[in-house]
Amino acid sequence: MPVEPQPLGRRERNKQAKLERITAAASQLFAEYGVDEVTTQQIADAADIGTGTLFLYAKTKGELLLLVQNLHYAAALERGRAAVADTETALDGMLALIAEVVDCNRVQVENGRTYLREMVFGDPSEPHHAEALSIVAQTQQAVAEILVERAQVAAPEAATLAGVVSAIMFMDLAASVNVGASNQEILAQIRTQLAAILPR
Amino acid sequence: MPVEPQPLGRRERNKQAKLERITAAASQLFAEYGVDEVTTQQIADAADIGTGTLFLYAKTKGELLLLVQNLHYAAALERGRAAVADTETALDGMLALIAEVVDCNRVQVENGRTYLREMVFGDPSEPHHAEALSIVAQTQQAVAEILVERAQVAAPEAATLAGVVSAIMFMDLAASVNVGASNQEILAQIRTQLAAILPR
DNA sequence: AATAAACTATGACTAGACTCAGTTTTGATT
DNA sequence: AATCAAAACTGAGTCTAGTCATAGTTTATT
Repeated sequence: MPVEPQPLGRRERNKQAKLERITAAASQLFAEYGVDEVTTQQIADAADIGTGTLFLYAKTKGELLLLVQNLHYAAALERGRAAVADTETALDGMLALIAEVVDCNRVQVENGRTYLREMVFGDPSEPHHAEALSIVAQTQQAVAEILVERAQVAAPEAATLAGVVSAIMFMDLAASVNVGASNQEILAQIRTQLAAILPR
Repeated sequence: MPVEPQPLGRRERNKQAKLERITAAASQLFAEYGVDEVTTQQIADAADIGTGTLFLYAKTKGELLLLVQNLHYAAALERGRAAVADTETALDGMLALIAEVVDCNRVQVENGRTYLREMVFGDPSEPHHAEALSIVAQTQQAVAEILVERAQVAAPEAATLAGVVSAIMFMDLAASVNVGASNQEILAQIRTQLAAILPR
C-alpha cells in the first residue's frame, strides 16, 4: 500500500483545473461587463468547457456569482478585522470593519446587489451559498466581539445586536435608493443607525 | 361644455376591466399554486388576454406579484395600526403592528419571500413597486410614532430606529433559515431584537 | 361622415438559463 | 492489455419571461 506522493488522481486534478478556469472566466467577465450582461454560454466558452459542464460546478448563475464574490468578501473581512485594531470605540471599530465590506461590495454596484440577493434568496443547500453564509456568520462574530469588549455588552445580547447590525448593512447596500450613493454616504447612513441602537 | 356624468371613455373602462381580470387571475393562481409554479401564459389565459397584453399592465412577473400583494399588505397595515391601540408599551405596540405584517406576509411563505425580494431588488420606477415602497414608508411612519409617543424618542431618532425595525423585520421574514419556522417563532425573534435596540 | 392621430392589443418570436440522454474518460480489476 | 463500472463531459433541446412589428380600436378634428 504505497502512500501516494501525489494524492490527487488525474480525474481530481482535471476537476480542480476546470473549476479554476471557470472561476477565472466568470470573475473576469462579471467584473468587466456586470453579471446581467454576461451569459452562461460566454463563461463556458471562456473557460473552454461545454454548456452543461458549467452547471456541474455551479448549479445556477447565481451560485457562480457567489463563488466569485466569496473570495473577495473573505479578503475584505480579513482586512476589516485588522482595521478594527486602529480604533478606540465600539462604534468606530464596527465602522472600520464595515467600511471594508461596503467597499468590497460596491466595487461594481449591481454585482454587489445581486450577490446580496443570492445570499438571502438563493438555495442555502448549495456549497457556494453555504460558504457565503459562513462568511456572514464570521462578520457577525467579529461585530459581537467588539460589542463585548468595548461596550460591555453581555455575549447573548451582543450576538443579537450583531444580527441587527448585519440587517442594517444589508438593507443599506441592497436598497435601490442607494444605488447612486457614494460609499461615504452609505457609511454615514450606517453610522447614524448604529449610533441609534448602541446601548448608552 | 357638459360635465361628463361618466367621466371615463370606453377605452378607459376597458383598461380598468382588464386590469381587474388580470389582478383576479394572478391573485387566484399565485395563491393556489405559488408564484414559481404559475406561468405568465397561464395568467394571460385566465384573464382572457394576449400574451403581450399582460406586460402592458405589469412590466414583469415580479410587478404582477407586487400588484396582488400590495392589496393584502395595505389591509394588514390598517389592521396593525388598529391593534396598536390595545397595547401599552412601545415594544408591545410595535409587535402588535408587526404581527399583522408577518401574518400577511406568511400566508404563503414563498410568495411572501418573493414579494420582499421584488420590493428590494425590483425596478422602483414601476408603479406597483412604488406603491409597495409607499406602504413600507407608512409602516415605518407608524413605528416612528409609537417610539415618539411611548418611548420618549425624539422624532429624528425615531425615524432612524423605524428604518432599523424595518430592516429587522425584512431579514427575519426573508432569511431562508426561517422558511420552516412558525409565525410565532419569527415574532419571538423580532421581539428579542427589538428589545435589544430599544433605548433603556 | 371621413380622416387622421393616438392609443391599445396581439401572438409569433427571441434570448438565455438550465436539463438530460448519450458519449467519452478514468481508474480499478482481471 | 482487455474489460468494465463509475464518473465526468457534452451540446442539442426545453421552458418561459419578455419583445416587437403588425393590426385593430377609440377619440379628436375637419
